[in-house]
Amino acid sequence: MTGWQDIEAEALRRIHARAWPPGSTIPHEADLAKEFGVARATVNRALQALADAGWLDRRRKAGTRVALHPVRKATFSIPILRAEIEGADSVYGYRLLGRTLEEAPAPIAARLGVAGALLHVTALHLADGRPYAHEDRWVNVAAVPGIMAVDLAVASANEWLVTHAPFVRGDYAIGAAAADDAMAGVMGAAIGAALVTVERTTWDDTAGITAVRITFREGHWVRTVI
Amino acid sequence: MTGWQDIEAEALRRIHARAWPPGSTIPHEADLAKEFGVARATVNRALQALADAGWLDRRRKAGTRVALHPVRKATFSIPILRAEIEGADSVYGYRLLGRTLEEAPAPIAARLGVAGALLHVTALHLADGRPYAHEDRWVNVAAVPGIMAVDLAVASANEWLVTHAPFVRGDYAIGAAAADDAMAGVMGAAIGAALVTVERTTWDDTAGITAVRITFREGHWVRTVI
DNA sequence: TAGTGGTCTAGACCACCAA
DNA sequence: TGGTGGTCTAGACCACTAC
Repeated sequence: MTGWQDIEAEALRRIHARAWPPGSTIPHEADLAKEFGVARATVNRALQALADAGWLDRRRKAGTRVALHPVRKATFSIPILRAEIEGADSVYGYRLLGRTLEEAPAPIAARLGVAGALLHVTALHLADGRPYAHEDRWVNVAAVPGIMAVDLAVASANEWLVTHAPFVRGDYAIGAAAADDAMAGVMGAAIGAALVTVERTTWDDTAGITAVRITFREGHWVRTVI
Repeated sequence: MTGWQDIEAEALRRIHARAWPPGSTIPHEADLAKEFGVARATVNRALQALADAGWLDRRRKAGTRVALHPVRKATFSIPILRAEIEGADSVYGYRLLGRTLEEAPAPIAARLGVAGALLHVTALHLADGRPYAHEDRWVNVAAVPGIMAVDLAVASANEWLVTHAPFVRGDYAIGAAAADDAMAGVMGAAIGAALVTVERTTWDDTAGITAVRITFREGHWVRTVI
C-alpha cells in the first residue's frame, strides 16, 4: 500500500533526518521508483508536492536538490469578516458608516487605473457588539455596475463583492498604522494605538475593481500555520 | 498541443466569464476529457490545480463545484532578511545586540513546550546602514546544540537556524505594536510609532526549536500577490 | 548532446459519500 | 450502492539545460 503521500512523507523524513542534507542532490526519480517499487509518475507526484512546499528545488538535467532555505511560504486565508467573527463563536454585526459617489484620491485612482467618480463605502464590522474591523473601500462602479442597486446597509460590500465580482489578480499588504482621532473614535481605541491594517486591491482582466483598507481592532493578529 | 495548463486556463476563463457560475456543478472529468480530447488524468491535473488555488470545490460523488468564495488564500514568502534587503538593492548589515543564556518568560517557555534556560538573542538588521528590523529570539539549545558554538556576531541566528535547524511545523502571526522607549531608540523611530511585528514559532517532531519576534521599521508592509 | 524532470495516455482499481 | 474524484501503472515522448 504505497501511495504518493507515503513517498512524500518518507522523503520529508529523510530531509528532516539529514539523510538528504540541505543542498545535496537526491536520487533520480527512476532510482526512487525502483527503490519504493512504484511507477516513476508516483515518485514524480510526491517530489513535486515537496517542491511546491519549498522543500526541494527541481531542475531538468540538474536533478533534484534539497532546498537550502526550506519552507519559504506561509499561506493566509483571506477571510470574509463575517466568517472570521462567527468562526470565533462571536456574534457578527455590521454598520454602514458612509456611502458616497465621489472622486477618488489620486493614489487610489492610480492603483485602480480608473478616472472619475468611484463608490466610496465605509463600514464597521462588529464582534459581540464591539468594533472588530473598519472597512474603507473604493469600488469602480463601471466594472461592477450591479453594486449601485445593492443596499449596503444590510449586505456588506465585503461579502457582496466576494460573491459577485469576478477578479483575476490582486495584491495584498499588511501593515501597521497609529489610530488617528477619527479611527480611535470609531474603533473605541486610544488615539495613537497601533492597529493592524490590511490593504487589498483587485483587478479584472481589464480594469481595477476595488481597493480596500481594513483596519483591525487593537491586539489583532493575522495568523497562519506553516 | 493541449497540456493541463491550457485546460486550467480555459476552465478559469469559464469561471471568470460566468459560464460556470459560483456554486454551480461543472461537467465530470470524463466529459471534459472527451470535450478537450485528452486523457482524464490530464483534466484531473488541471482541476486539481484550480482546487488547490481555491477556485473549485471537489468532492467524490458530489462532483466539482465552482467555489462560492473564490481565492481565499494569499501566500507570503517568509523572508530571510538578508535576501529581502539585498533584493531591494540595499546593502545588508547586521549587528548583534545581546546573547545570553537565561530563563525564558513563561509565555515563551509555554509556546516552545520547554523548561529551563534558553538562548536569548537580540539583533538588528540594517538596510543601507539604517535599522530595518529588530530580531528578538529564543532558541531551545537542547534541540539545536550546535548553535552554542556559532559566533552570532557574524552569522545571524536567523540564517544559521534556517539552514541548520530542521523544522516540521510552525505558526506565523503578523501584528502591530507601538514602539516603546527601548524599541524606538534601537530602531530610530518615534516613541509610540506603529510598527509591524511578525511572530514565528517553529517545532521539531518532539520539541519547540525557536520563537522569534521581528519588529520592522516604521512604514514597512508585508506584501504579496494573489 | 545527453541526462533529467515534465507531461501525456489508456486503462484500471479504489475510496468516499450523497442519495 | 452507484457515481465521482483520487490514484496508480507502464510506457512514451518532450523540454529544458548542464556539460
